Amino acid sequence: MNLKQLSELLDLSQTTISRALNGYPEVSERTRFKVVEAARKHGYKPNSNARKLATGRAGSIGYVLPVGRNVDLDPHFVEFLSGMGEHALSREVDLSLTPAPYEKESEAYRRIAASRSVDGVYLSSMRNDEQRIALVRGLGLPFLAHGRALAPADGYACVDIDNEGAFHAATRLLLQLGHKRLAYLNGDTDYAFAVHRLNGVTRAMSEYGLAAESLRHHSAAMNEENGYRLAMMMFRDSDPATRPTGVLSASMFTTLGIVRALNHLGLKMPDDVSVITHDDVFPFLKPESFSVPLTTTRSSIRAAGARICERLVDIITGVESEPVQEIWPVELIVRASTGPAPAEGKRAHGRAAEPAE
Amino acid sequence: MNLKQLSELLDLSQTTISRALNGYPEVSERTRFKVVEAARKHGYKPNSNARKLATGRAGSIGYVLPVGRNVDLDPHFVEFLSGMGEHALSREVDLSLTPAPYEKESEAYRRIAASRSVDGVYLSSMRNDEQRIALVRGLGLPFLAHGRALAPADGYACVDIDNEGAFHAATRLLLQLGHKRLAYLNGDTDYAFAVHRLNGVTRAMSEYGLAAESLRHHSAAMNEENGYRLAMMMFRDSDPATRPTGVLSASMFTTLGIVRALNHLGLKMPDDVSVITHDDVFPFLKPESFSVPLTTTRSSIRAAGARICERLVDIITGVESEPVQEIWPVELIVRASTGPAPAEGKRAHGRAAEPAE
DNA sequence: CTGCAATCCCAAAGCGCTTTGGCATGCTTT
DNA sequence: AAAGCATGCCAAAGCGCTTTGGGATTGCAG
Repeated sequence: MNLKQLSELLDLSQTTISRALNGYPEVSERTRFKVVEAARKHGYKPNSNARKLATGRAGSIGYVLPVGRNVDLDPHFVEFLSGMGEHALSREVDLSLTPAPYEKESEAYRRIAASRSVDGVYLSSMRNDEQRIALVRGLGLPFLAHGRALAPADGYACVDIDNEGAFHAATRLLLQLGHKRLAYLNGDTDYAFAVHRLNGVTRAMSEYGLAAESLRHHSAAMNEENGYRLAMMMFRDSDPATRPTGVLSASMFTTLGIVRALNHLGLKMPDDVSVITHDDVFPFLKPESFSVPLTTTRSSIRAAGARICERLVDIITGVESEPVQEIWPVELIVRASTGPAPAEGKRAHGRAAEPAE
Repeated sequence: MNLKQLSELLDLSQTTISRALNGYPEVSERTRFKVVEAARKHGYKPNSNARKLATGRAGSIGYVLPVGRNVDLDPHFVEFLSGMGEHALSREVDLSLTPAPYEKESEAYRRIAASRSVDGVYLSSMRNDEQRIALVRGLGLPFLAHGRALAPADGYACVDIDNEGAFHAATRLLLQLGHKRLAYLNGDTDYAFAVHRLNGVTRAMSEYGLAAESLRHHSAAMNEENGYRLAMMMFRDSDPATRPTGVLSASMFTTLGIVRALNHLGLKMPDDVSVITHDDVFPFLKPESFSVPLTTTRSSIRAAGARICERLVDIITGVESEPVQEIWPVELIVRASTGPAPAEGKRAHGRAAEPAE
């Protein structure tokens, strides 16, 4: 069933039907009712491609999906997507994913822009030397960034969490508890968020008179393996008097690995080591669900997804004209994985060194 | 830059340009070269909506994304998506996600079909009383199912793993190792995969002369919390002589919880309890990365995503005409979480009962 | 009874592409 | 030399919708 058929059926012009269905005032309520009824009854839905062509609006927002053998979409993405979806529903937009290998990313954006297949895009995983902002702006493609590039650039719209503030607060807590030797298992510092967080950590340290150099900082992909590997490296063979007593972790997956290493070495949270993790709020893995519930900095990535969808639609429709940088505060939630630093003289737990795997 | 402008620029008809760019044979190589060069130089890309309207092909495959406050997209989805994306790239199709609340799902399919916004859809999370197959078939929407409904229905195309075979093999292993008291922490048995798996378990049991009723079977969403809760329920207060010694787990997240419970109760894998888990192959959480590496049934959900994209495109383009049901075998990989059943008389580990949380 | 707004509806012109059905041109056949 | 045939290109007709710029019809004041 298409417009023409419906118009013949109702003996009305296509114009009138279109207007009736799209809520224009030029059509009487009686006619509108008839049209709406008939459309419903016959299951008429405007052909979306024809409509897109005629209006120039795509009714969908786009994302360039990085793919490739070595590219792991991170598990946060699905939660983020849930949030977007929730809001997309209420605004009646679809989400369009354009797969692209990392090295052909910019080509993908160009194609999206030239082919007008979406009304706008969101950018995520902002990198330090972020090229995409200039690119999509140059292409005239409305966009919203999830996260910020390092250099503030001239005002572009974004939603980000206060990564620096979060890790500043987390670090301060450890310092207040008397920890002096800190470690931070960070995410990949090619990404801006990881740099922001590191800044938060070092700022807090310097406020407490600790040299940034004393931080045991490791930057790596956030997964269980790296958490385990790096924690083993730090704690195996280590002198209880010099090893870190406070550990910051960039993600729950990293922490899964840290916890495994600590268990393996017989170290206890929080007696031997205090741990604070960033929690993006996954329904399938919660900080309370650790043998020792984790102290976390928390910010729902799902909520961010919803908000980003909302604002991106506003940007596309022109409701939001000035680019605003929206920074969300992050909660610090204290649970059982943090405690006072172990007294210096006290005997520490921990087994003897083991051979490497 | 649109077709008309480019045609004026080159002083060629729109027809010729369109043909040159789309690889039709009616245009000379010399002309084609000129056109391709000019298009590249001026960044001409056909407007995707116009093209879609003209060809009737959308160039994208669709998925109805379940959303809602209480709906958690499962973390498998992101891996699946990665796989799809990889293949979508090579076939130059986009992925279009249409969010819909669970109860308006069928409406979403209707809209997709009527508006012709995608060329085909894939269905996942097949339920026992699966309505969608009949629905999309009735709508004339090409589709491919990830998983099978319970009733085989008349031939529809699907890709599934041999859930029954996998859990049959896993169960058999436990039985061969002498385990007699088994438990299975299954996923939600509203879904067909969970039923298939359960069938595998009970079939193996009956082959070994064990009554299906003796299986401690629990059906629940696959996450850490449920794994912990159910494992605690089974092992706390339990008599070592009657509690299960072999546990099957439907997902790695469930197992995370089981392991926590076992640690909590001081039970050891595999001395006190053998555990076998299904592994969908997440890059961020691996069965080797458990304090006791897990024996698993393994099947990459990412590979399934790629394959589904491939076949769905084939179905859409008519390359695949007869619906085939493609069932993938599942590997059973033995690691350290399984071992012989504890001798009956032997003192078991395990602390005294603890109060509920 | 005329004139003038409203009110309600319509024909037709796009949107930017693909594709059908020819029409020249030059080259090989009888 | 006329006929036949590829070859290479084009004009124009859609695809199914939205939207512009009116055109009837009606109601009401003058």
